[in-house]
Formats: sequence, C-alpha cells, structure tokens
Amino acid sequence: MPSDSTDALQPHQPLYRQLAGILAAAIAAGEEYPPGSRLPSETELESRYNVSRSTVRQAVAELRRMGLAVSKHGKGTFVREQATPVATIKRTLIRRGKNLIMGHQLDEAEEATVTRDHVSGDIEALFARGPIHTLTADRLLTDPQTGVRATHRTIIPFDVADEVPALAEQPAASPTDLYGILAESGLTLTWWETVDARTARPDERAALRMPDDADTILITHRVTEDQNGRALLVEEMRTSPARVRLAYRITPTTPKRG
Amino acid sequence: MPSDSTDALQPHQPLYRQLAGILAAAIAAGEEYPPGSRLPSETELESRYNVSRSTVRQAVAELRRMGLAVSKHGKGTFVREQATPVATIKRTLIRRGKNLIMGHQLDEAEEATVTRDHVSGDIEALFARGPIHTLTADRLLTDPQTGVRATHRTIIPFDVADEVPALAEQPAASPTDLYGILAESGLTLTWWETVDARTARPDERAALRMPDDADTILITHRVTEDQNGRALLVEEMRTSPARVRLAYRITPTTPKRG
DNA sequence: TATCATTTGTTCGTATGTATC
DNA sequence: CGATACATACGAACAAATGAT
Repeated sequence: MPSDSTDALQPHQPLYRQLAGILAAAIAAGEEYPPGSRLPSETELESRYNVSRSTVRQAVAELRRMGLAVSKHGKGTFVREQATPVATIKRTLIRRGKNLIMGHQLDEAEEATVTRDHVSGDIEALFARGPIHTLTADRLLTDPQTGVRATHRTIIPFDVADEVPALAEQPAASPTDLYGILAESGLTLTWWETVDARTARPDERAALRMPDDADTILITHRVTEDQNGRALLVEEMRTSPARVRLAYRITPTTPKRG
Repeated sequence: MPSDSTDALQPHQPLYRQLAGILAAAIAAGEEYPPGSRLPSETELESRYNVSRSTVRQAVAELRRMGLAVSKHGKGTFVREQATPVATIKRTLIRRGKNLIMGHQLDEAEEATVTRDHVSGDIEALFARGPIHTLTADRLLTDPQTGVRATHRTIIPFDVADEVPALAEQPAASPTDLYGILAESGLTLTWWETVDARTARPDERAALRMPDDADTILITHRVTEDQNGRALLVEEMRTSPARVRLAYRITPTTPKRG
C-alpha cells in the first residue's frame, strides 16, 4: 500500500485512514474530484491501491463521516456539494405596535398537540426551581418557501399557568400570543436563548426530514423571564443546520445597577 | 437471528440495525445498561445473538453514530454519560461607559497570529461584495475556570483597513478594542450573528481538545456592520457543544421606517 | 518486569443481496 | 436480462491497549 510522502506526519495511521486521507486531499484539491463528481468505484479503489474491499469501504465510510462524500446504492460514491443552508431562521423579536412577533416566517404544518408533563434535567435547570409539572405544546413548523422543517415545543410550568389563567386556557397558542398574554397580565418580559448541537437521533431525522448526508441538529432553548429573572416559559426548537442557519441580532445592553 | 417482536414495524432491517435497535432500546430503558456502564463485549454479543463479529461491530458503530455509546480500546464499549455542558459562552455585548465588552470571560491562550488572506465562499457571502483581500487574526481562547477552549478568527477586509488605518496597525487587537476603534472613527455599529453546526474535522478536534465522545462543533459568525448595513468586520468562533453552550439575549427591535 | 487473558481495532478474503442503468 | 455498483454478512487472523497475575 501507499507508503508515500503524505503520511510522513502520521506514520502509524491505519490503512483505511491513509486511503481516506489521500482521497480527502484529492477532494480538497478539487482537480480530480470536483463537487458532485463520482469517486472511483470500490473495486476500482481496491485494485488501484492494492487493499481489500473492506478497507476501501472503511475509508469511504470515513469520508462520509467527514462530510466529504455521499454513497448512493447502485450508483456510486459522490463528492458532496457544499450544501449552503437554504434558509435562515431569525431568532429575533420584532415590535409591531403592541405585539411582539417572531423574526422568521415559519408556518405551522400540523395542529399543535398538548400534553401534561414532568420535566427534569435540561429544561428543569432552565426554570431553576426543581422538578416541576408543565403543560407542553408540540408543533411542527415549516418554511413555505423552502420546505425547511423545525420542531417547536412550548413548556409552561403549572405555577405560571395558575397565576395567568389565560395561559392555561390556550397553551397551544403561538409564542407571539403567549408573549402577549403574559405582557397583558402586567409582567415585564425579557428573553434569552441558548444554542446546543448534537448528533441527530433517528426520530429527529425523520421529523425534520433530514437528508442522508446530514448528521447534526441545532437545539435552541428560549427562556422568557419576568422582571425578577423568574423563568415563565421555555421554548425548545430543533432544526437541521444542513438546511438552515440561525441568526441573532446582538444588541449591546447596559447592566442594571444592582 | 432475533425475529422478535421489536422489528414488527421494520421487518426488512439488516441484521446489524436490528441488533443496534435492540441495544439502543435497552439503553433507553436504562435498566440493563445505565449511563457509564459497560456493554457486553463483542465476542459476548456475537454468541448471544448468534451473529458474526463484523455484524456486531457494525451494530456497535451504529450506536456510536447515534451518540449512545463510546468504545475504548482494550477496555470495552460504554453507555455514554449525558454530558451537560460545563460552560456557557455569552454572545452578548455589554456597555460599560464608552466601551463595549464581551459578555463572556475567555482568556487568550496564545498570541494571535496575523495573516493576509483571500476569502471566498461562506465569509465572502457575509461581506456581500465579491472576493476580497483580508487581514486575518487567529487566536485560541480558553476559559480559565473550566479549561474550555474556543478558536477565534477576526477577518478585516482591506478596504475597511484602508479607511480606518488604526485597524490595519493592530489587526490582532481584541474585538472589544476593534469595536472601539471603529466607533471612534465615527461609525455607528450594529451586530448580528449566525450559528451553524457540523461534524468536527480532525484538526478542529485537536485544537479544541475535544473528548472522544464528542463529534460536533458549533461555529458562529459575528458580523459588525455600519449604519448603512455594510459589513466591516467578521469574527468566526468555533467551540465544542459537548463542553460549552452559547447564550444570546433576545432584545425586541423596532423595524426602522424605510 | 514480564506474561497473560480480555477487549477493541485493523485487515484480509469471500459470498450474496439489491439498486441502477 | 446482464453488467456495474454499493450493502450486508460470514469467518479468520493479527495488532494494540488494558488490567491483572
């Protein structure tokens, strides 16, 4: 096998990594294998580099993991087009008269489903007051232009629902409406949001209709707080960064005198 | 092989997927294989489910892809602990007198290195004025408390450096200082940021000292614009969501009349 | 220190299934 | 239908890391 100059830095790399490295370098060069082009077939690579079929398959699997190639059953393995996200989800709030509306334009694909729930772990930490009962509303959002999907979950703790009965009556209302309801009940609202990313689970892949060559999802948690820093509402949104990108406006803030 | 009830929904799944499904379900149940526990060895699974070693290995690889397990050479395969991020990077700007400072507390681990560069693709699109020459400053940031790492890149287009000579003189200055320089030259600044995620490349894994069981990185692009919407500065930051989480403050904005 | 059993990692070879054209 | 291509599955051997003897 290739005992060539490229592995001078990593002399003890396994065969399949060496092969993956050679192919990755060739792809990066862009001459031999431009985006969209087909790589040599596995049998071709087998004889060209004098390695076994399984080694070739491991090398190609490595390329897929690196996000450089996609294999299609019966057709071949292709250099991945650099898929730039087709949509941008603006994670901003726009003031329009008395209303606060979302900065993006996502439609509700299905009716929201409401369940009663306990929360713990991640979400519990955001509410910062121990294990709690909640009203949870799940919905599927789509971008009508691009077909991009996102799942959205609204989590209302029961103690807040008790204080603001209008919330308990329509937990499946849109976030815009929920903000309105909270504001009308005399609360001054502030928002912050965290972003996380991880490998998608199979159910998430299905819900977001993720392409085969995408593997990660973005998860945001938006917390709506009152003037005392108490979390009133948490929203969770999941999207695939292969299709969308999140955008935030950064507004300088003046720390309150404490 | 197991023709048990669990594959009623997916009757024609390959063996390795069936096995991965069985193990994933057992992990999800949490009884037999709680987080941190060791899965049966490959030879054990081989005989228990009467499949070949390679099929077992494919199944375990599937579990790793799903983010459910981590294999350690010579020791075994373990159910992954749900690693909660240890640090939060606040992507906010705080006004302190005349200065704008970062909302987080990351130290510079090494001296920034400055290079002249061409940019194209992603970054080029953010500047929205075709291929350009830039001054690029790279630095490595660490959180002194947790040791969490991030890479940071400042990208200054030459046309902006020409107009604001102080920028060209100290391109490796901190973002805080760069904002100050731009503001002093009479520009009104606004900021926005996009978030992306993808599988980490080997060099990124090394730079961020990512643990073996982490696979994705978060990439942010912060654009500093003047009052006319012209991009003056782009910053790129990479972190591992296995260790950190990004936090944004959402400030409602009033759209300008126009 | 040295040896050994255990466990995952790498590599080979071969056969068959299934999608595409 | 046949040729080509990737996908699945089996079996075997050795390498390398780990932990205990």
